Amino acid sequence: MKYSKQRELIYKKLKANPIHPTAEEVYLQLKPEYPAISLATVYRNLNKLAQNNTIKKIQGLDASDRFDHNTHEHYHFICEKCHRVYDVDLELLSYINDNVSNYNVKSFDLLLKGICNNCKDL
Amino acid sequence: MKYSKQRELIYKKLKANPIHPTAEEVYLQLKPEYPAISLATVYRNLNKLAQNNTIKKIQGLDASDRFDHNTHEHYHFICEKCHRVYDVDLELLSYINDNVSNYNVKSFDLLLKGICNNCKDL
DNA sequence: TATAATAATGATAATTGTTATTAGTTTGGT
DNA sequence: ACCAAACTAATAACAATTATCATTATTATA
Repeated sequence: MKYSKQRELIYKKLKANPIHPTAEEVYLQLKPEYPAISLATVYRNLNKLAQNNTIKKIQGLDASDRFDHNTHEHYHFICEKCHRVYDVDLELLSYINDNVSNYNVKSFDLLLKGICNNCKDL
Repeated sequence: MKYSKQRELIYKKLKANPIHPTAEEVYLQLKPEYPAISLATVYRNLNKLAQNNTIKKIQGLDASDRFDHNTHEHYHFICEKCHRVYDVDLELLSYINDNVSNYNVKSFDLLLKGICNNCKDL
């Protein structure tokens, strides 16, 4: 994989970002400091980094794919009101390995939904 | 919810179908015996039945939403080659309840990916 | 250092999956 | 039978993503 300034900026932006942004959110945040950047480039590079396991792609939480620089084992909770995404620390890998034997599981994800504490009293 | 012939047919088709079809697959299977049916009607009714908990909507496995008439606890494994979807029996509910305390989890899903036995030698 | 090969880019068109709209039809309670 | 509500088919609209393409940047090699 060749170096590109754009990819470096995209990755840095993601690392600085705890909100598990969508490609478009990364794009919009990058635009002010690098106005020439293209949305397609952001999509391309986030997906490429995810293939590399440099970052993680979160699919199925809501309509858009989201990205996470944190590749350690953890899962995500999305608030159905405010759509904020939170990290959930949970050990599932061994549980899945021990209990799913009849399939050759290469990857899996756990997606949690509900109402977050910020929203519960609104 | 008022009765409609179309919804009955859609539900019957899903019940007869172990492959966790997408809305479009249900539509295509229904078309020959009910040519007037519309794709939008299939979407509408599958979503409505899922809201009722009559069926279950599986999101995040691949690009399309899939539907499952089986509402008992189980999860899904998708083959990354043939895109077939398999049932995975697993008890996770109590594990999640016991281990995720800081979020008010209303629903969750576990999505598994890999290569199925049919495809592993191809 | 010049050059060639390759992989990246920005801009935008195209595609895909899904939902909304609309005008008209079916249903069930009175 | 009448009426309002819920339904329908068809299709337009929409949002998210990917593909295309001409150009530019990066890397390897002569």
